[in-house]
Amino acid sequence: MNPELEKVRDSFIETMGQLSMSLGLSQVVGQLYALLYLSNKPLSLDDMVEILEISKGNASVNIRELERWGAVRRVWVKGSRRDHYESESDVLKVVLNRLKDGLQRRINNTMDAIGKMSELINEGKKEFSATEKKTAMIYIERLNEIKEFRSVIRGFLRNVSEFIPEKDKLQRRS
Amino acid sequence: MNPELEKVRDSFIETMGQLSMSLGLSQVVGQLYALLYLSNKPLSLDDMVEILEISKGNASVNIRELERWGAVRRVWVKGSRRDHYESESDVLKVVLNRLKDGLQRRINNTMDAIGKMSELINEGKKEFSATEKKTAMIYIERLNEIKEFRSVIRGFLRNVSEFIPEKDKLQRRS
DNA sequence: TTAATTGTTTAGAACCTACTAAACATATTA
DNA sequence: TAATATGTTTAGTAGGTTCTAAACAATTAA
Repeated sequence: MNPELEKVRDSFIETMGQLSMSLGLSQVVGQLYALLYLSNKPLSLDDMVEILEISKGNASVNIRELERWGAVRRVWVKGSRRDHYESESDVLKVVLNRLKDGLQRRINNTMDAIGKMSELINEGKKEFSATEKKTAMIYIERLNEIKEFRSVIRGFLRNVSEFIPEKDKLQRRS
Repeated sequence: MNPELEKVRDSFIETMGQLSMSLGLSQVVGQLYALLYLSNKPLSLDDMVEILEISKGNASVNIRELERWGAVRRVWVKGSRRDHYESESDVLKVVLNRLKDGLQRRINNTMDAIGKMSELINEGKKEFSATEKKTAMIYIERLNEIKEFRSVIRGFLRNVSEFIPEKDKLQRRS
């Protein structure tokens, strides 16, 4: 392969690896995707292992991760016994959905915990001394403030949903 | 302190620490903020060190982090030589701005890299063989697809900006 | 000026994550 | 059936991050 083109390809792989990392995913996930994204034909695990110079196990685990959330598709290649993969075209959608779901889950966890704490305070209330009651009041106030965020966040998530582009607006692949 | 209330406080601190971590920040950052958020008076470093049972160095570094991005404010407490801190009320705004800026920076980095790659291909073009030209074509096509995302992302970020609530809509502190 | 108080920096320890190499499981061919 | 090809799982390791303890710096008090 032409060394100039190889340099470009490797830069792209590097850039996408970094982007992946900065989004809280592993570097290799981004690199694998980048590789498939640039390729005009499906690649096997061994192809990827060779180009990225990583272990087979590493590639295996990370390609399954990509597959699991629909960024990559396993395809059959005539005459080969190996699994081959190609990139899915609407990654943006997939990525945003992932971010959204993640945020949603985190918020839900947080809100559940907050709810439990409110209950706990209300249960203990009766036996509180005057000072303790004052503290409890403040806690309840703060917890309620957080609860109010829930609707705000909900609005935000709706916003994100609306933003996620339709598949057919981003056509790909010759 | 009442053990029930202490339990609630510690749950809150734990929850916020986890939320912080899941947003890519350090656990202690979230815990420190949570502590100040619940407190009805400013706290000193040593107060926080004692409650969270962490080292002074750790607290120092992380409280400065919080201060640096405006989630926490250093306040003067009469008769004490120590620095005291209290939580800023519009954290949601601060957090969303941070997320936005972070995304923006990442996208810019990515786009810069993509631009450089396009140039590199165009420079080398002349001496490419037929096969290499075909590969180069594909690369250029893919890079352009990515470039198109820029405007989409820009739209999204505008969306986020609009979403960020005004300070006075979320009043706090008695 | 010395001693005490307080916040910051740093060297090393503890911890966690992601990787490799090798063993393993499964399917295919001979 | 044995031999080969392929993907997955796992034990151990390497590298990076974050923490602590202690040294340090700077300020205040005696």
